[in-house]
Amino acid sequence: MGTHCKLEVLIDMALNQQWFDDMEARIPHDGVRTRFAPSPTGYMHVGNLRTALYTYLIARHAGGKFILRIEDTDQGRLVEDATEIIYNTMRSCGLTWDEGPDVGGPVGPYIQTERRSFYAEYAKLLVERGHAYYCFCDKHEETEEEEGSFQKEEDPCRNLDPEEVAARLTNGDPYVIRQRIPHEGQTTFVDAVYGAITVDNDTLDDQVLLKRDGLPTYNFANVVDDHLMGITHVVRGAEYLSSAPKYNLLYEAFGWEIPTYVHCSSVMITDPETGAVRKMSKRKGDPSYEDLIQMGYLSQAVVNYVSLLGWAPHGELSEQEFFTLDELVKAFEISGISKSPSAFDMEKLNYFNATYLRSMTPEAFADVARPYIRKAVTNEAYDADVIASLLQARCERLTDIPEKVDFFDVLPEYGVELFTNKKSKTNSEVSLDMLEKTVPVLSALESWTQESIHDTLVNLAQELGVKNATLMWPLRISIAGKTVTPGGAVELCYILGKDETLRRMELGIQKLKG
RNA sequence: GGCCCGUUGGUCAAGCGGUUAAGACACCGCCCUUUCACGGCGGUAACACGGGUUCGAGUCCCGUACGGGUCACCA
Repeated sequence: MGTHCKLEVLIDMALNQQWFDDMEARIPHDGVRTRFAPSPTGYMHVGNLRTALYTYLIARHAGGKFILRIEDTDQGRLVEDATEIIYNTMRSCGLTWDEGPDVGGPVGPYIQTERRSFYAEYAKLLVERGHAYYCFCDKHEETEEEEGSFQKEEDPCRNLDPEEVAARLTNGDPYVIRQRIPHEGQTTFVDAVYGAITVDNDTLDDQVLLKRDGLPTYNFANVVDDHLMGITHVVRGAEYLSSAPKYNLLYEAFGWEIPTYVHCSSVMITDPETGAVRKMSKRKGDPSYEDLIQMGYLSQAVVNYVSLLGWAPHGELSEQEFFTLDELVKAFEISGISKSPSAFDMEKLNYFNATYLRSMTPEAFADVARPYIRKAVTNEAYDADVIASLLQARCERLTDIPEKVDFFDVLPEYGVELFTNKKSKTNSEVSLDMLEKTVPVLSALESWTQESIHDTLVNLAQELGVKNATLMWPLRISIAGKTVTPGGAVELCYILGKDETLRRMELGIQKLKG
């Protein structure tokens, strides 16, 4: 033993110090840097999306950098293509990142498994300084959950003899590295949303920093990476609030500057079955971002709506609800983030979506609506663009479309009772009369435009001395076979064309006679 | 169970010691109208409870209740 070994240790330490210095030297100190750090588990929760959005907005509002980091340290939960889903979701929402696995950057790699060697170095550094220790205990067996059985137990390895540690290490015994949390005193951390929170250190457990597989835990990887990547604002869900003091202890142990914490409350949902309010969860069947898009919601509408779940602008802007991404960037303030959880309300999302749909140009709307129209209206003779113009003010989601226009292709079976409508002052008798009087007039009509059809019908109603509705109602029922249609009789006649209109009217007449 | 956090109408929320307590969704009514929508106008509806502090409290403090989070070699 003796000198030789000692020398190697010295050389080793010297090298390490250089390495640590190099890592420090890479860290940018040029303003706000935030990061979104999802773990690739397969889909984007609404809560995740909101966290990503806020993180992005904080960076952009300050003219800073937004970084994407993939936290894949849980090898058991990896889902294939999950990273792609994250990329796609972020892109379709307009959340562009400046640094990340695909675009690189000054403090890469941006995937945690590719940084695995870093964590071990930093964990050992902490051991050296006495803020962490090796633990050789067996993995804790999964114990039966007992009510009130939560008890803090001290890890026996916490005070292991250094010689024994060295021996077991050389022996190749498997180990984890745990954070040594002081038993005494208190730790205070400050959150930009929740304010100062103080806890007694003896309520904190010695966290595992480095797992048996050599990969770091979330707690540790986060602290190391956030520091090494120069993150100034740590934005994350409020479920991490209670572990935040441990992070502070870690930062202090390293002697690193503590970033600004921004914890965001959970996104809740009212369970459709039990009526209970709970955290939104894909596993309980609540929609993820992808699901919402599938359901016919526009990405901008989702982003806009989600931005307001737990955040509101100050002052004059507090009455504004519709924001483009750029407007959000301008308006977003951390001080506007709410502490209390908010409930995701599908009704209000519907309203946002409907408003976005209506605000599109007719052409743009026709483009997105066309595929949905063609799902129900396969007859190319019926102009999808004209149908779209009827739909724009009448749907909340694109998926609402097919059932609204199915009657164009095939006239539904319907009963004569549909001809009776109090407000329009119609019944079977009146309807038959109206239809019989309308057929010859429309037959005689040469130019088949909305205007000509409209004028003809209005004139006829006037001649007959009846309300427009009295004439229009039976006509519309006969050609659509349902009481509620997008657009009125005039529009529907126009789209169906003269022949089909007259054919359907005759059918209606037969039905009323029969 | 311990620790931490939260609580303004059914929902999202403004408010930051003095307001007739905004606004939006949903709901209801009226108008517009060839059905339904859209649009316009109006309406119902809230500071969880109890103590303080203060001339004055939704706003500050302390309890209670109720919700939520956390207590993994998961994030």
